[in-house]
Parts: sequence; structure tokens; C-alpha cells
Amino acid sequence: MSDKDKVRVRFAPSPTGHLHIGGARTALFNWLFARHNNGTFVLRIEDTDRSRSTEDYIESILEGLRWLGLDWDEGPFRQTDRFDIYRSYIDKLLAEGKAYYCYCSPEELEERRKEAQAKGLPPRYDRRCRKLKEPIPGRTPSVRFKMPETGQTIVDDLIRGKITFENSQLDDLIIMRSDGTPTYNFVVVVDDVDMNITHVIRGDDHLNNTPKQIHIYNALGYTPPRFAHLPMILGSDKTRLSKRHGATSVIAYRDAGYLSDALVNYLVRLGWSYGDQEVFSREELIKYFSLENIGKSAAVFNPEKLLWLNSEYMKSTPPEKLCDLVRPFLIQKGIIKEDEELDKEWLKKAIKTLVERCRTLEELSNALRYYISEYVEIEPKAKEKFLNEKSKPYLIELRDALMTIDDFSAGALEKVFMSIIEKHNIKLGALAQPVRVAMTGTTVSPGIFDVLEIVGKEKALKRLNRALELI
RNA sequence: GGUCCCAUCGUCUAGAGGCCUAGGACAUAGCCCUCUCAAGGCUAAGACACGGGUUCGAUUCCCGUUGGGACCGCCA
Repeated sequence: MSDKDKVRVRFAPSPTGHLHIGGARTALFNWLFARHNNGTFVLRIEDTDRSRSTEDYIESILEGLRWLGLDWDEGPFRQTDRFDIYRSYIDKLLAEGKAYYCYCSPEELEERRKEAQAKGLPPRYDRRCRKLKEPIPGRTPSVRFKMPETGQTIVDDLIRGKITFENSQLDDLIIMRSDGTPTYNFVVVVDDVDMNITHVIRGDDHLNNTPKQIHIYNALGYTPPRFAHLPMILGSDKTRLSKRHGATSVIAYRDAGYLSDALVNYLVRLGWSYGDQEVFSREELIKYFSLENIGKSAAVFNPEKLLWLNSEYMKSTPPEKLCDLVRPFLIQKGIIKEDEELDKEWLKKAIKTLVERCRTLEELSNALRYYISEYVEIEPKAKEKFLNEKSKPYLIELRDALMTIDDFSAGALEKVFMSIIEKHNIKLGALAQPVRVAMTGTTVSPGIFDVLEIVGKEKALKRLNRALELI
């Protein structure tokens, strides 16, 4: 493959908010397509709307992409740095008579739009300035693109096939505002040309813009790239995913304790599939990804399935790594101090017992609390049910037995428990549950021998004594 | 309103005319395992929107209906 037909794709978010789920999936599909084809992934910030774009959002979007592991090869380019380029293209179109000045004010336009809509007519621009010979004094014009009025435009979409649009339906869109700044539909074309983009992979909310953009490519004398329009991601009510549906920013999922690989895996399966496979490594994703396997219909975002996938990834992440990942959560909850170091081997052991019952890092950090803290708070209900006169003698006997042993391993502890329950002919639960409440404050935890081993002799005895005092 | 897109279990999807008694996954229910809770194993329930064609044969192809979505900005 020569450099000329090397795949070049881009992700072009506008910094008017955090990186959201939909944008992240678009970025992911572009990234995957680039990596699969040994191509180039370009990052471009679409910030021509200066009033709505902010630096903080740019940084947040980059942070989101980095967290997801979607590294870019070029950029981030910013459109605000490229205004002179756009200006030269606009002058060229103007000079060639392919664009014209429009002196209508936004207010007039708005009024006419309302009127048209009230009459049930399409709210399109009436092209009145198109035939103007002289400028209208006292007004600063915008620039409109001359759209062909007849014929058809065919968008040959890589996902949807050929789509035909009637040119008569297309509007003479504004390509430069009266303040001299260019608009989206124009800059997107200029940039994609300028950056040699070969494939435009984006949400299908852009499908209706595509024929207009194709005409701009043509007017500029360039061949349009290939297009691939991705189906939308919907909320549970089947409308476009938005803030109303809860957490939609990628960063919010990170902060809620999701693993980036899990989110990526979930997102890729929203619209893309590979037979019956559900869980993919990054390498597999890059290897198997193709536009052909992307579906056409919109997908509903399902938090339950994300949670399941996250738990799968929790289980397959090495405990070593989980130690580092959970640390910020422990600090944030005040379970450990900012500079506090935990014994790594001990923490790994603790995490191993918890990981299969925690679906997120957040849950894991919560569960870790009773291993780390000095004392536990005992739930009243649990105390009532298990810390009572009935269990007291067994707890005393256990405490006395535990005081005498040096080997506090799960195996050794099990022997101690067994000898007590056999002696009194009781079930293991009759002893294990009260001990569990004493150790963790709740009736739910990993296996009691593991819990005791990890809590350790000293703390375990303290907690047992404290529990006995409550009876 | 106009234009465009879409349509398989509640949800994500497999399915490229006979392999379909429509497969998998999440969620749900039951059972097993069991010191609790998970995890795991097994089982159950659950879908081709509807109507016409085309064909020996349609989930699969075509048309229409219905339903849903997107876009129609001096937003991107």
C-alpha cells in the first residue's frame, strides 16, 4: 500500500462538553479502523463556535481519550488556529461565483423561518441575496454556499449503501458568519481535505449534512472521502442519549469505578459484533474490527450489561494492578490517608477474596474497608440476629482457641472452627455467621476463614472481644 | 411539516433464501454448589412489527403500512 492510499481517519469533537458515551464510541471506531488498517488517527478540535467552546472541555476530552487508551497520531489540531486557511478557501469560492454574500440579518432569517413553518413549508432560505448585484449598505454580510438547485446527490455510505438526495431539498448554507468566522459544514470539508482524511466515520446525525458537504468538496475541486455513518446510541426511552439518561460522560464512568477496557469493550459491542463473542482484548478488537460488521440500527445503552462486563474485567485484571487502580478510591473515601502505604502482598490477597463479588473499583474500595479499618461498625440488624446469648458461648470458645494459635492461615483456622462445631454438634453457619458479623459488621463477606486470615490475629481478637461486649 | 435513516427476545446482537424447532450475551425465574454473599454449573421463560408480492421455499429479496430515530441554525 502506498502512502497515498494509506488510511487516515479523524475524531473531531467540539469542546462544548465532556467526552460523552456517543463521542467516545465514534472515537473508538475511528481508532480501531486506523489501527486495524495500520492507518493514522488524527485528533481535531472543532471549536469554531467560540462562544460555546472552552479550554476546560478540551482538556477533559483529551483526558477521556487518554483514559480509554485511544491514542492519536496527529493533533490535536484546533480550527481556531486555522482561520486564515478557511478564509482563503472562502475567497476562492467567492471569486469563482460558487458562494455569495448574504445581507439578511439573523433576526430576519429567524422570522422567515417561523413564518414558513407556520404555513407548513420547509424552513429553508429563500436565496434572495443570491441574485443581488450590489451590497446592501450598512450591513455586514455572511457568506452562503451556492447549492445546485436540480439533480441528485448520491452518498455511497460504507455502512448504509447508496442514499439518494434531491438537490432541490438542499439549502444554501452559511459558510462564513458575519463576524468572519467559518461554520462547521464548511470547515469540516476544508480540514478533511487538508488533512488527507480518507474515511469519515461519524454519527448518523450527520447523514443529512453529507450531500451538502459533497457539493462543497466538488466546488473546491476535491474528491470526497468515503463516508461511514454510525447508528446512534439511545437512552432507555429510545431517544438520543443525553444527560437526562444519567451519567453520559466518560470521566463520570471512570470516577464511578469502571475500568476503561470494560467501557471500550461495551461500547464496541454497541453496533459492532463478531459472531457470538462478547469479551475482546484490545488486540482482538484491532484484529477483528471492520466496518462491514457494524449494524445499521440504533442501540439502547444498557448500564446493566456494562456492569456485567466490568465485573468480568475486574476478575481478569491482575490483583497487582487492581491494587493501584483502587487506591484513589480508598483515599477518596478516607479509608486510607493520602500518603499511607499498604502492604502490597497483603492487599493483593485481600483483593483476591473480594474481586468476584465486586463489579466496580468503587464497590471494591467499599468492601476493602473492613479489612483495612481498625474497627468496624456493626449493623443493628446483623447484631440482633447473630450476636446474641445463643452464639455467645461459641464465640468465647473460639476467641480462647484463637488466642492460643500462632498459625492464623485460612487452613489452620478452618481446623479450629471444625473442632468447635463438631464438639457441640452445630452447623458451621451457627458459628461462621456471628464471627462474620463481628469481623465485618455485616452478614455478607468472602469466606470467613479468608476474612480472618486477612484481618489478622490481632485485629480479629479485638473485634471478637468488642462483639462479645455488645452482647 | 419536509428530507433521510432504521426495524430479530425487555436490552445488545448472530443470521447474507433452505443449515432456524431462530443461536449467543445481559437482565429475570428455578435448581445445584455452599459458612453468608457472590462467582460458577444446569434449566426455564422470552423475538423475526404488520400486509402484500418474488420464489418450490422467506427472518433473509422487493413494495406498502405502522412504529421509532435523526436532521432541517450566522450549533457542531
